[in-house]
Amino acid sequence: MRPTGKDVARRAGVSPKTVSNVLTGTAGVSARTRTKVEQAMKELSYVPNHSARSLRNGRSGLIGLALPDLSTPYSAELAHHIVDVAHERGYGVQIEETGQDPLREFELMSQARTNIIDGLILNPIFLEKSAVQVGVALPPVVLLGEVSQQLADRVWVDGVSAARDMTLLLAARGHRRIAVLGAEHQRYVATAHTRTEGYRLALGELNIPHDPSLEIPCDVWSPRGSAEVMRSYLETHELPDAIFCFTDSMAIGALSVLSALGYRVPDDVAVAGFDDIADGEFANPPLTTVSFNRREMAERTIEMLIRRMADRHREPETTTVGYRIIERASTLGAQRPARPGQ
Amino acid sequence: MRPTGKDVARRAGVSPKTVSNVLTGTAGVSARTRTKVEQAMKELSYVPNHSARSLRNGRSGLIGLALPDLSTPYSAELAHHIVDVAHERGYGVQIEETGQDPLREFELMSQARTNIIDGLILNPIFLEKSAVQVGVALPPVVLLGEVSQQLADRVWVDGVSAARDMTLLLAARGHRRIAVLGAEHQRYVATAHTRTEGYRLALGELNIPHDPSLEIPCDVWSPRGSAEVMRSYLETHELPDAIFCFTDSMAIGALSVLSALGYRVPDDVAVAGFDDIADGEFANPPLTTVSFNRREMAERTIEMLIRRMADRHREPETTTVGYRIIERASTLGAQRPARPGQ
DNA sequence: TTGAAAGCGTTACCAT
DNA sequence: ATGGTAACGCTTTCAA
Repeated sequence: MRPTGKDVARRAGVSPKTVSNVLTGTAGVSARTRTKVEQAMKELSYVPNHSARSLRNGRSGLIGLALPDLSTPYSAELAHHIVDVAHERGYGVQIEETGQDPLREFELMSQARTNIIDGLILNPIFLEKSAVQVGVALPPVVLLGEVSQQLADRVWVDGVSAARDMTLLLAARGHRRIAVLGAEHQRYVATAHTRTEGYRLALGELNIPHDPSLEIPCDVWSPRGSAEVMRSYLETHELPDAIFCFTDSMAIGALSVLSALGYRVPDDVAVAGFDDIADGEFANPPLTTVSFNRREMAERTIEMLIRRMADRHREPETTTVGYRIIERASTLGAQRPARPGQ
Repeated sequence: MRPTGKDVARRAGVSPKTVSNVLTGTAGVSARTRTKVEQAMKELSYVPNHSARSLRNGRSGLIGLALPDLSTPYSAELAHHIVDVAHERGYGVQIEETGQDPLREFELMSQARTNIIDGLILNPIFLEKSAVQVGVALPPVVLLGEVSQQLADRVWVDGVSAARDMTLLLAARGHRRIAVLGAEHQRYVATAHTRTEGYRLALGELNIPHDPSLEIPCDVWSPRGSAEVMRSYLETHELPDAIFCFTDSMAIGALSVLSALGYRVPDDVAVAGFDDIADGEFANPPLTTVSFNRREMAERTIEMLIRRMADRHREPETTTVGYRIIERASTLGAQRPARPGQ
């Protein structure tokens, strides 16, 4: 049987309350008593019972992290930093996956998990159906990503602005027929929406006529999903000058197909991504992308959640994490002049 | 204030015990009572208090998953499946990261986390210093990966055999000067040890003389770490016929450097990996690798852990997950004849 | 089938 | 500075 605080108290010749005081540091404890108690703890290799503690003070010390799919590099890198920062702040992290399931997002937002986790970090995919829209009482939650709502705290990268910048960059490299992969389509996906908006904004500024056939939708934002879409797209469409993929994962899939079909990047077509996942730098060719500091994002998120847990009635806030474009070989090196007459 | 079981009982006109019975299904409850109670629960949107439950029955319903680095594709994919299978079995997953830190591995193995988690899945990197070696009382734990010990349950892929097979395959493609990247070196790293062993085994069978300069150590098993090592290696060594990287991540780094230096894969040099991470298929060229079923690994692991949690005194077991080699373009296509005279 | 009471291990309140 | 007592919300005896 594992020793309890009572056992420690008995051995140290004090009351259970004193043991608790030593542990929590709430009330003052004399140096002698403290030493005695700590000695006893060590001898019994005492570990406080987490459940009892949680029950008593109403906090579990755990936060939930809900991501669409942990196995994607972007989510994995984010989770890595969230876990790290949370630990620094004394919190454990319980992982949840929402898949592509709006219902699951909703469940998590409902109070159901209360008392397992003290707060939730949620990276939703769908907006309309998402629980964020519903006027239910929220648990302490911070939303991650391009969700446009004002009901909950949020940390995001300005996808409109970043997509606009990337499009302008590709244009500056001489490209006119700039395609986007992952474009807005039927189902409302926040990330697709904002980035498509930024893309269109840039085209407008550049006076490049809008060509719907260059907005390529992609249901599954993975290398495989992207590869399938690109392969069939290229069977029926002319090769664009540049392909701006809304995630690096999609860009990697696109690079794979382009290479398999014998196209050279960036000579025949430029490719850019978004997210700056670790593998992008080691793609072949290395990938131009929108980069932002994942660690900073994690820190801001955890800090915001801790503030929210402390006061559930604060006004919702939005934190914007900065970005910068990193240009690598996938758009560089074969700078073609702007085609005359277009 | 959140409603308790007592509140539900009052509203339904029954005792708290009956509410508990409805919830757990331990004792029989008449259909009418059950309906009444469930109605009351719904009206109050009652959610059982997890801490109280854990305190009472001594189980938290959480298992810990400790990985070296969640942001690597291999770990991320594994975590994805573990989380998924654990949920199916009714468990939540708390993530821990051990970094490259043997001490952290030890801490986790100590009883410290008891009562937060019911059991632990640990993917250790170091063997000698790892807590597994110490004769301390273990929490319910399943070790993941190529750790050679008999003190705890374990799920692994036979790295010796797989590395041997891959080496034989490369030889069958006509390669003689087969290098390995990630070779055993100074610090004892279990995965490096077993795979190097399999490699040497194959060379022995093939009567290929052992050339230490073809065993390339690599401290950081990431694309970046591998790229750095390969770059400096190639400055002072002749290009091998084939490079067998002990992980796909390292292979991706190697491909990147080889391509940057103007070498063609597989024409100038064949490259193979290990793990079959998702991006390997979309690498340029697609990567030959050792594949194994991650989902199956997760299932075996969770099942083993559940058994261990049920009976802490069972004899430790080892489960071996099968593998198969998937040959893709990085070793295929430019099949050179065995060089005469070697 | 249901109810009453006890107790899981901890901490808060109130004394001393 | 320290100790006693009660309470957190649940489940498990034991009785009815």
